[in-house]
Amino acid sequence: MPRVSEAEKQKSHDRILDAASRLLRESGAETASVAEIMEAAGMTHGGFYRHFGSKDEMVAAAFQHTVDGIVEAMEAASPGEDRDRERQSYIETYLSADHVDNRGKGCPLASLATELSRGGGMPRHAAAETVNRMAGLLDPGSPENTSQGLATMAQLLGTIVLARLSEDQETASSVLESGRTAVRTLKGAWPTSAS
Amino acid sequence: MPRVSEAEKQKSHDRILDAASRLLRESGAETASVAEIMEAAGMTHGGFYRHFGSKDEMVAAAFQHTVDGIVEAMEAASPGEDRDRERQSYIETYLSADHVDNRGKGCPLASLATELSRGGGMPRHAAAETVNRMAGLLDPGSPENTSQGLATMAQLLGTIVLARLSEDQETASSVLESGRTAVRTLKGAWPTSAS
DNA sequence: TGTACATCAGTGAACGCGCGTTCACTGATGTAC
DNA sequence: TGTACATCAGTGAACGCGCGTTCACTGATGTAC
Repeated sequence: MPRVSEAEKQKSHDRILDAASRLLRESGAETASVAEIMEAAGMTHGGFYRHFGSKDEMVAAAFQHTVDGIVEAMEAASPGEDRDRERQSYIETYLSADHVDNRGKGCPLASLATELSRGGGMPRHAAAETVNRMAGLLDPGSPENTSQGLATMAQLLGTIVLARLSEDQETASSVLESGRTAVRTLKGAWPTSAS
Repeated sequence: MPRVSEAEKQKSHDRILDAASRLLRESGAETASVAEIMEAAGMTHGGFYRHFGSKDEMVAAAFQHTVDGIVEAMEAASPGEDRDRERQSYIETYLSADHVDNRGKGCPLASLATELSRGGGMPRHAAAETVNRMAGLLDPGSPENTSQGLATMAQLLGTIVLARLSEDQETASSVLESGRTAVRTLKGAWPTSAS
């Protein structure tokens, strides 16, 4: 059957990234296998190395791909009221039962931060950069001091991680509700214009 | 050389749990291998199944062992001022650079929650129970409503996860500092005596 | 525009490796008398 | 208190398995003339 055109190769590449994006978040970077991801992308595992030099390289690329997709809307909104609205909407979606139930479509840091922080190289670096990027977007103040953004991100991530550990939906709801209260509280705790 | 006395077996058992407690937190439950843990406990891998029915069973037991050790001091303190002091001390230690650097001695939820929540069975159940237990200890109010305890735990856990992702110590310090401010803020946000 | 040929995306078998688990074996421990 | 014997904690080789990665191969694509 092969070879395939350049345009087809690009489509394959995107399908691999999309499949990886979902499966990495669902199963974790170590548990999700190259063969599993390639199958989900509609191919066999052998072709993988025409697209990536190693599994690690793909993990980093897929993580970045995921973050770019999520952050797009918020970065497109101009700072000010538009950005505030996007931020609020992001937080509401983040602290939802849907997010708890659907790891594969959710926050890549909530799924992968612990695992990636143990490793090194490209995946870890991509994750570390994402923290700074998200902190800036979540902080209403100047980009020089993102303390409130960092605190908000920690609260969001921690809340989802704990909610996903709940064994019944009622407990998960309590965890989410406590997260909502906390984020609201944090909002008022920092001065709007930093020194 | 074997067989060994009952007292020696108990010592072996404790050494396995201690080694597992550290290695699971350092490397993750999947990455830490049975052979590696047994070697750290001063034995070979073959004897493992005289102590545990499966790796999963040991993960759950080691997790519980770790939690019991951590929670001991706080549960020993009688509710009231003693408990408040213990809680404050726990939070300060939690949000320290030492905790960021030493996964092997740190919070087992910060190291393992994401991974254990993906699985099922005993390890997941042990982790889920720990959330309730810790929320009760971290909440200054009645045990019926641990909303503030849950929010505090999410803040603590999220802060450590993000700090461990930092690639330099300066960023890690900023993350920890934002976490301290956030936890202080949360403390004042809930009414002291619940309805 | 047509032809000859090099390229290379994707296939599927094969590789070495480490994993969790099993098992025959050893010999000190614990027990029955 | 001694003796004979069953038990079983720990050893180390072996198991089947899935992993990431490699490789010979195929044949449509892209290029040179």
